[in-house]
Amino acid sequence: MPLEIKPSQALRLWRQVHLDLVRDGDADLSARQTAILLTIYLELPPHTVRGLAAQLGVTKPVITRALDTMGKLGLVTRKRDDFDRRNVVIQRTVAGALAVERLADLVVERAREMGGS
Amino acid sequence: MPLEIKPSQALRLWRQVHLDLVRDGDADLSARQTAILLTIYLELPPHTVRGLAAQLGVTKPVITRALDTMGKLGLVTRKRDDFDRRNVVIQRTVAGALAVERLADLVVERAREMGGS
DNA sequence: GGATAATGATACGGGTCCGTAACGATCGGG
DNA sequence: CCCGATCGTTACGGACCCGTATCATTATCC
Repeated sequence: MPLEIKPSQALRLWRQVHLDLVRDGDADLSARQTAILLTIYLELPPHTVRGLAAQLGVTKPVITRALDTMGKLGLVTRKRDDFDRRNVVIQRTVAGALAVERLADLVVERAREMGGS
Repeated sequence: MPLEIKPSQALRLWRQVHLDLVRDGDADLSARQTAILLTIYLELPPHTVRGLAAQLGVTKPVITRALDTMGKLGLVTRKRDDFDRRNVVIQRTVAGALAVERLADLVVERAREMGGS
């Protein structure tokens, strides 16, 4: 069964969650970083710079820079692939998993508060 | 009746919509800009710099800069208040309304594609 | 082994954003 | 009328991000 949601509900949900994210202020990820982070944590490993760049439709430096930033925040880790040492495998972290889980709870909670229309 | 959504659904929806936003590439608004834009288009006017700053929990220059950027994109307009010429009233535009409407449709469409769990 | 290809990282110039602090314009009370 | 309060904007130094181009490292193929 599909998830039914009305346009006005979608907008109010989108606004409220973004308000929460801005007010909590801890992360402040860009749209690209959010897409990268969720791809890493939702899609099956392994993840590489090239693969992520292709999925997002952006250039490789974008991914490298985003991984730098998210690495500083402790949300992901990089590790060279031992089978093909040209590749870098992006790995999940406990902090990253917690952040993703918190985002999910936030969306669920705000959705629950959305009234009828 | 509340809007029921499971954590895994929320995350997949969040990821898919962000992927679409990145791939379309036209806007690429930050979380703050998104919150500002949706507040302007969902909450009752009038909107002022000070009021938006208070709602988002950020400083006034943040709002000024965001309005500069969104003004260049044609998403909002500024106009001095004739009754109190210190105030600036933020107004909606046709392009902004269209962008908001497109975002709503995107969320609705992606939600509809979200499978059971 | 040497040429070729592929991967991720880096340099660069330009743009945006941040928070703090200062500023000009405007209103309002004494 | 003038002084303080309020509004939005701008200046500043620092940080981040973008896309293009280039680089070092590693694998592959003849």
